Amino acid sequence: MYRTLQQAIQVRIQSLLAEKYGIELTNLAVELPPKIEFGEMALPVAFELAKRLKKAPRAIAQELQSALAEIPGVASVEIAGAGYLNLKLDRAATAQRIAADEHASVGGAGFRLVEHTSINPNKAAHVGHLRNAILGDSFARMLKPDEFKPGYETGVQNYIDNTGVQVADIVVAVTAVKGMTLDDVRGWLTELLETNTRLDYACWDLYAAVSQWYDGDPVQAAARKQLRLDTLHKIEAGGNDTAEIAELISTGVLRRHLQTMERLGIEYDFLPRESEILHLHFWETARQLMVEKGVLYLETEGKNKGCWVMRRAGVEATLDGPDEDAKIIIRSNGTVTYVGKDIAYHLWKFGLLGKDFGYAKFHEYPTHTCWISTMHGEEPHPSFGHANAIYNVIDSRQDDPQAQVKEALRGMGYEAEADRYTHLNYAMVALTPRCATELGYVLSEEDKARAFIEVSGRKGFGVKADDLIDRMIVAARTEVDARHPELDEAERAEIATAIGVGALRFFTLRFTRNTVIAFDFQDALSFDGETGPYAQYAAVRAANIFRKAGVTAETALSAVASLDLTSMLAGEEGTSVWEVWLTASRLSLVLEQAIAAAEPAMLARYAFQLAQQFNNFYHRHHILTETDEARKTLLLATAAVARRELVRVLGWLGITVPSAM
RNA sequence: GCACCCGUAGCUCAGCUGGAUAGAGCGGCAGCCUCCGAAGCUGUAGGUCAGAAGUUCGAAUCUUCUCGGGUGCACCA
Repeated sequence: MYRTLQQAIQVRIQSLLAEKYGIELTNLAVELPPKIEFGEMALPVAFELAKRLKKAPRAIAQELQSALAEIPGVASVEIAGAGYLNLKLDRAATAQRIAADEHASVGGAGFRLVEHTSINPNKAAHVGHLRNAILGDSFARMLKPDEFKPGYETGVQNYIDNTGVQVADIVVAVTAVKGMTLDDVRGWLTELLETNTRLDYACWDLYAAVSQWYDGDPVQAAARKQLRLDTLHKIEAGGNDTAEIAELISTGVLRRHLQTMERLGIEYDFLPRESEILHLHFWETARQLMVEKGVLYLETEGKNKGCWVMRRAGVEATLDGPDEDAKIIIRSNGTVTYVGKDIAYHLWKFGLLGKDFGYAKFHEYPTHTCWISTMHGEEPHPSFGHANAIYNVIDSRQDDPQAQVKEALRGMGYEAEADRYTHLNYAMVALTPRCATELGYVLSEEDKARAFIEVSGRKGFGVKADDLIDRMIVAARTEVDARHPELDEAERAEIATAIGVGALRFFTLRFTRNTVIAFDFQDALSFDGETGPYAQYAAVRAANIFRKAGVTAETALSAVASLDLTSMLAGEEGTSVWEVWLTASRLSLVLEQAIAAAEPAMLARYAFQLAQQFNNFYHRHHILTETDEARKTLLLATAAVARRELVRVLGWLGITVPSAM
């Protein structure tokens, strides 16, 4: 609703400026004043115009004042400070529109493809992967159509590098280190299933072990590295026992990853695999296109002689001599690099490759199917390679290769696609020295002094996702058991899960993307203050009021339509109620900003603010004992509005509100 | 060496595309459960926004430099 009024004011001011001064301002700030006494909207526009009009800001503000006061919904306009235009809204009318759920529409045309998680299927997921998946899942929820917004048609995919070196490493671990054959591996996997042992956990240790093994014997080092390479090539080629082992293990680990993520409410629509990108020859098609468009060329001299290269992103082309800084796409031995394959893959995403995967059903979620890429798929099937905009949730350490892929699109003339290519990057998750010590790692004095320590799959150093989720839920369960002994086992478990998952997701999302998270159990397991449970608790309290009052939130909201709210929202007392409405009304504005910035943290912050606002209100105004019927109706509606928007924001963050806490 | 990111209260972080007296949470101190659930609320202390110069009506925010921390820069994926 705030956004709706803001838009109306922007439109009015712009036409006013055009007719009065013949000026066009595209970026017109309408801000939230620092204090409610200044009103609900502040316009610094007079400062902006002062120089261009060669007039004092206050004089300009005075000229605009009266016209602004005529806008429906605006109660008064005051000039403050050196020339701020402060608007006060018609609280009663605005509240009634909010109660009726009038709000700006968020959404648009075009298919959006969000890619996240993308964990190498060779070991268990850890905290770093959780940040990726939670960010991506939350962002997809922000985009998708739901009861609040038309949104955008959105597909969620999880890219699986099932033919990479990391999978090769695990195959080496199983075959060379453990000496297993294909049949042994089959038996091993069956045994793990029957004993309910997590395959990804077993691989976690194997991966650390094989990393040690490569360098363990100086005499054997070269041979072992060669074995690794040979294994990789057999996996890429397919149709042999080694590839079959890779397929069995990587698919098994992938299924584990899906289970882990499903615990957090994270689901996927499609799992494109590297093996199909290879076998369907995406790259060969892309190479032809790149050569035709002139972005890929054969270097004939210099250090890259014999390679096919392209200009590096952000670097001007050299006029004479070889471009020594160029990015190698095809090596002199004719094989393609990772970036080359990634370019092919991204041409597919935008529907520019002229090829598609085969699709097969892989996993059934309660409400939809998750598909996986195959050579020859089932019919009918959905298709994902026709995106208008893409969002790649990938660690900031991949900034350069991502920029290179985007540069390739630009070089091929796909400017519009490059503009709608968002690398949704984020800083890594590390561990605090304290947390590392707690996990049993011995740190050097130098490491102890660091702010954080990087996790390492190769060293087997890190916090596994399932372990963390387990601990979060156990911690929540302890509290729930103490507070609600009267509830049955199943309900307590359900509540503890909602709280544990909510705490974890919120903890991950409250940091903005470019902040390095130094993970610590003590911080993550906190349920007080700026946390998920704090926001959930506010929503639960609001729900309790309706249960005890014997009315529904819906009737409370529709009842305010026939009330005269003017005096009840005025004065200091009224303002403390009105502030809840004002904060609630900013929902669509905040969502819009969070989508534009691709920053779910903005929603997490907002959820906390709204919960805080509600808790303040809850303590100050006693709803159930209110004797004035009209006032009671307003207070109930206030709780209803706060809860409604709280449930919505939390929903976009993938956090559910439990039945009790 | 080059590129990018970061430096804000004791700690962890916000600060919305330059706006009003820089805000939260945690921790500290002092309070609030015969009152809709205290996973809550109230009050209080705590800042040279790393440092310097510049741009302008106005800078934590933009530019340049310095210091400190991080990441990336393979004929790896």
